[in-house]
Amino acid sequence: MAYTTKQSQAVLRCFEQRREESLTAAELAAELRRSGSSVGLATIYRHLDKLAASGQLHKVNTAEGAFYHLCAHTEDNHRDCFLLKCSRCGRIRHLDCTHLHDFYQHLEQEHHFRIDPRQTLFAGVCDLCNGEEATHGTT
Amino acid sequence: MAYTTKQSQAVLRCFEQRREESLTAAELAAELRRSGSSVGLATIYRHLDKLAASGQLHKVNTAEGAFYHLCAHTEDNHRDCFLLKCSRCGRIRHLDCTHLHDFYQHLEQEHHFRIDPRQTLFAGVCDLCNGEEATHGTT
DNA sequence: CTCCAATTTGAAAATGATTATCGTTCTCGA
DNA sequence: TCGAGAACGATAATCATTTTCAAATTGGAG
Repeated sequence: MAYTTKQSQAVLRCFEQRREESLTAAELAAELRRSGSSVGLATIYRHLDKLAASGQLHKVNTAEGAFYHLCAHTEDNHRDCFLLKCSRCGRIRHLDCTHLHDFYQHLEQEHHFRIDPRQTLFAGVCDLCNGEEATHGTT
Repeated sequence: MAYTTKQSQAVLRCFEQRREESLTAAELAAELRRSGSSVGLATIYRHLDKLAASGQLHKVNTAEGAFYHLCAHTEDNHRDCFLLKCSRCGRIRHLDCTHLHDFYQHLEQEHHFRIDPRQTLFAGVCDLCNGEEATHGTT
């Protein structure tokens, strides 16, 4: 029913090579082109959605477009995994810690809001970009 | 230098009437049309950006477009204000509490990531949509 | 191995939010 | 009242994503 094609293999291979690193559809297209196995954008989007639907990839929607990445965490234990998005360089970083368990529980019990940690993005400025800012500030 | 026009007044008035409620540009356009003071979309975007730049409005970028709202919190004390976004109904809700101070401090000191609470959206399902879901699940 | 129906592909058009363009209109101080 | 600067709004442009549809590919049956 679901055919295996060289395009579908190329897409998945690309993610397996980079583990948790997040990619946009355009970046993936560029990467595939670079590696000689060019795939049309429409096809890329189709595979990304299929992989996300099957749970093999995580899709995170942002104002700058969607990011896709492999993630070992399942829906259940994903409360230990946070996504940090740098508004300066645009990159998404993964962070593991249990710091927010209490807060999420508080939100759910007191405010009846059930968090989806996989769609929650902490926005801010990452260490690298923070350092650059300091440099710029000097006369 | 900055002229006062009936359009700029209408836009700001719309937000003042709804306090912290978030609006998209399209919703604002519809609201203004309804109230008889129709304003072109281009002009609406111009005023929204101007108001956001001057700090009178907060602009939150999401995958579904930008939301704008009045918010009493300044950049400094905004760590006490959270934005919850329901992935079901799309609405953004404000929540005041100091629960995350520690986490933000941890992120900054241990992981050198400086959070911007005004751009951070906690995604999930709000109480109302949660209730509806329960109804749907029944045979 | 060949055939063929079902599936996949990709170029191009459609979509939706936002921004840029550019004459026209408005505002307000001289 | 005048006029320069500012604001307006219809329209075109942009950008990520989705849809369309004819052509190419896949894999099971014969």
